[in-house]
Amino acid sequence: MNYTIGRLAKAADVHVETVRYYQRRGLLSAPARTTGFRHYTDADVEQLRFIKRAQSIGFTLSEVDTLLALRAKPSCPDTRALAARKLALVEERLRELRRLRRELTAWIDQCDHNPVTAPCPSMERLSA
Amino acid sequence: MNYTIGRLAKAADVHVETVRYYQRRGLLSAPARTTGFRHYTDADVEQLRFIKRAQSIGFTLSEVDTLLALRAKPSCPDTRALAARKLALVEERLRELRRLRRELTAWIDQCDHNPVTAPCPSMERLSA
DNA sequence: GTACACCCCGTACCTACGTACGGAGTCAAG
DNA sequence: CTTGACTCCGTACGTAGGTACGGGGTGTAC
Repeated sequence: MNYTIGRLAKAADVHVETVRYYQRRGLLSAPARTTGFRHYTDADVEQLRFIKRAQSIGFTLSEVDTLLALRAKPSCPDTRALAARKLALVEERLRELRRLRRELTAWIDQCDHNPVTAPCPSMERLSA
Repeated sequence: MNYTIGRLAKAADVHVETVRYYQRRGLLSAPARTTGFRHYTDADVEQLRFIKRAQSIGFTLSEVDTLLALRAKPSCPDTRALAARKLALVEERLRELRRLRRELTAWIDQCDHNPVTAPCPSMERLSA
C-alpha cells in the first residue's frame, strides 16, 4: 500500500501533525517524496503502531528511540534491562499513589464523621 | 516576624522565584512594600506551607486555588467533594500503573526464559 | 476547469511547575 | 564609603508530547 501523510495518520490512528512531529524527533525517518508530498508504505504504518504500543506500555518517546534501535538489532538482555528500569519506576510511582490514596481516604473519612457544625478537620490537616 | 522575600523563601523551604511565581499565579496575594521590596509576615509563611502540604497530597496548583478559597470559607461538603474527585483520579492512575506493571513483569519474564539464540519475545510483543 | 480536500513549512502555543538570566537598584556591615 | 548580599522586573528556557495557525501549493473528482 501507498500512503500520503494523511492516510498514514488515519491508518495508525494519530494526527498528521504527530507524524511530522515524530519525523522531526527522528522516530520516523524522512520518507520518499515524489512531488513535494511525503510518500509512506506499510512499513511506516507498522513503525507508527510499534511506537504507539510502546508508549501505551509507559515508555517515553526517548525510550522509544532505544526500543527502535533494539528492534533493528534485537538484544534480549538490553530489552530486559530497559523493561526492568521502567518497572522500578512504576513500582515507585505505585507506592507514591498508594500513599496519596491513604491520605485522601482519611480525609474523606474525617469529613464524613464530622458534625455539621464543627470546622472541617481535613482543612485543619493542611493548616497544621 | 518580618520577612523579605528571601527570608520567607527560606522559612518555607522554597525558592525565591517560586514565591514570585505563586504571587503571579494568585496563590499569594501581593504583599505590602515599604521601599520597593516585598514585605511578608508569618501569615505568608503559613500560607506557603499550606500550599506545599496540599501539593504533597497530590493537588495541582489550580486545585490549591480552590483549597485556599475553602480555607477562607470552610465547607466540609465541598472539601470532601474535592478530595473524592482527587481520589477517583488516583484510583484510576493506580489501575493504569498496575496494568503497566503486569505488562513489564511478563516482558521481563519472557526474556528470562528465552534461549540466548532465539529472537527476543518481548520485542515481538511490540511488533505484533 | 474549478471546487475542495489535502499537503507543504515554520513558528507559536498549550499544560504544569517552576528555573535561569541579565541589568539595575538597595540595604547593612565593617 | 565600599563591598557583598539581597532585591527588583521582565522574559526566556526547561521537560513531554504534542496542537494550532497562517499563507501558500496541489491532486483529483465531478
